[in-house]
Amino acid sequence: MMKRLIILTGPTASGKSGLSLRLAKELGCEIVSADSMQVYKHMDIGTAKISAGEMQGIPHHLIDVLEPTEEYNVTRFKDEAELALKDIYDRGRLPLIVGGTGFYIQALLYDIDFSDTAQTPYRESLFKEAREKGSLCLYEKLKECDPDAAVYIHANDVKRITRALEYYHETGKKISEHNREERRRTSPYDFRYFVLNKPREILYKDIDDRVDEMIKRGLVDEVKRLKDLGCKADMVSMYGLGYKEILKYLDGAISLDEAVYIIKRDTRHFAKRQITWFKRERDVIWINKDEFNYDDDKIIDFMLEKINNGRVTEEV
RNA sequence: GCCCAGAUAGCUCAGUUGGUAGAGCAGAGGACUGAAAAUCCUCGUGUCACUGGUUCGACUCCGGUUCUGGGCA
Repeated sequence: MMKRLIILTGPTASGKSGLSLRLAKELGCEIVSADSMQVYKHMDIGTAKISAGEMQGIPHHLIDVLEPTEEYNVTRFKDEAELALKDIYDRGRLPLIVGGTGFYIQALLYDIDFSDTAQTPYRESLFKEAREKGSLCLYEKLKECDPDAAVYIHANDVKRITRALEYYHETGKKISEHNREERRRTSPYDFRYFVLNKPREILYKDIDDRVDEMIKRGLVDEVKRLKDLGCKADMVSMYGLGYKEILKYLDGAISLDEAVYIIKRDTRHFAKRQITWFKRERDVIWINKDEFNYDDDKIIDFMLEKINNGRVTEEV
C-alpha cells in the first residue's frame, strides 16, 4: 500500500501558503515545507514566511529549524522531510508538502539517492583550483574521468563540474551514470502534485509589489540583525533573494533603490526558472488561477476532486 | 526669438569614410540529481523622428519641419 502525499507548489508569489492552509484544514493535513530559505530562523520578511499565528494551529514542519549560520541542502532536507513524513503517517494524518524548491520536492518524491558521498575537503581544493587556473582546467579533468558528463555539463558551470569531480573522486563512479539511474526512478508515493500559477504579467506585478511590501515591513532591519548575528555574504542562507542585495546595500556597495531593483528583477528571474522546472516534472497538475477566476473556493474544489479520484497521470 | 547638441530594439546607448545596424539591461526559451531563492546555456528586423533633395543606392551627406535637452536673449 503506497503512502499518500499531496504537493502544493508553484513559483514564488503564486499564493501557495494561503491555499495550503485551506487545503490542510479541509483534509486534516500536516504541512511539510519544501523551502530552502524558510528553514532558517530570523529570516521572516525576506522569505515571506507565515507567522505562527497565521498557521492557525496546523502543524508546520521544517520551518524555523536552523540558525542562518548553518548550512542546509537537499540531502538534509530529504532526511528530515522523511522523518517528518514518518511521524505524520504514524499519527494517521496526511502530509502536504508546500514550497517552491522544486529540487527538494523531486528528491523526496522520487527518493533520489544522495548518500554515496559526503562533502569533502577535495571540493574546496577544486574551487581553489578553478579560481586560480580557471574553470576550463576542471572541465578538462571532467572530460578525462567522465566524458558523458562533460557532454551535458557546460564548461562554464563550475559548480556542476566540481560536484561531478567530487563524486568521481569519492566513489570512483561516474556521476553521469548515477544520474541516469536516478532519473529512471518512479515515486514510492501515491501523490498529487499541484502547481499553482498565474499569467506572467500578473505574477511579475505581484512579485514587485511584494518586494515593496517587504521593504516597508523592515527587510533592511532584518538583515541588519542577521549581520549582528554573524551572518556573512558567503553563507548559504545569505544567498537568498533579498538578503544578498540588502547586505550589499548595508556595506555601501549599492543604493537602496538599486538593491530593490535587483531584488525585484532577480525574483522575477527566479520565478521563471521555477516554472521551467515544473514544466519538466512528470505527472504534474497545473492550476492556472486565472482559469478559476482567482476564486480559492473553486480551486479547493478542483484539488479535492483530483485528490479523491484515481491516480493522476495526465494533465499539463 | 536666436545658438548648440540630440532624436537608432521596451530602456540606456554604440555605429555605418553612403551599400538598410549592434551591445548592455529588460524580456523569452531551456538545463539542473549534496549551495537549487544557487549555478549554467541559448535567443537581437528595429518606419535608424518626419519630410524634400543629391546619389545607381541615404539610417549615414545637404535643406526644411517637429520634438527633447542645454545655453543666450
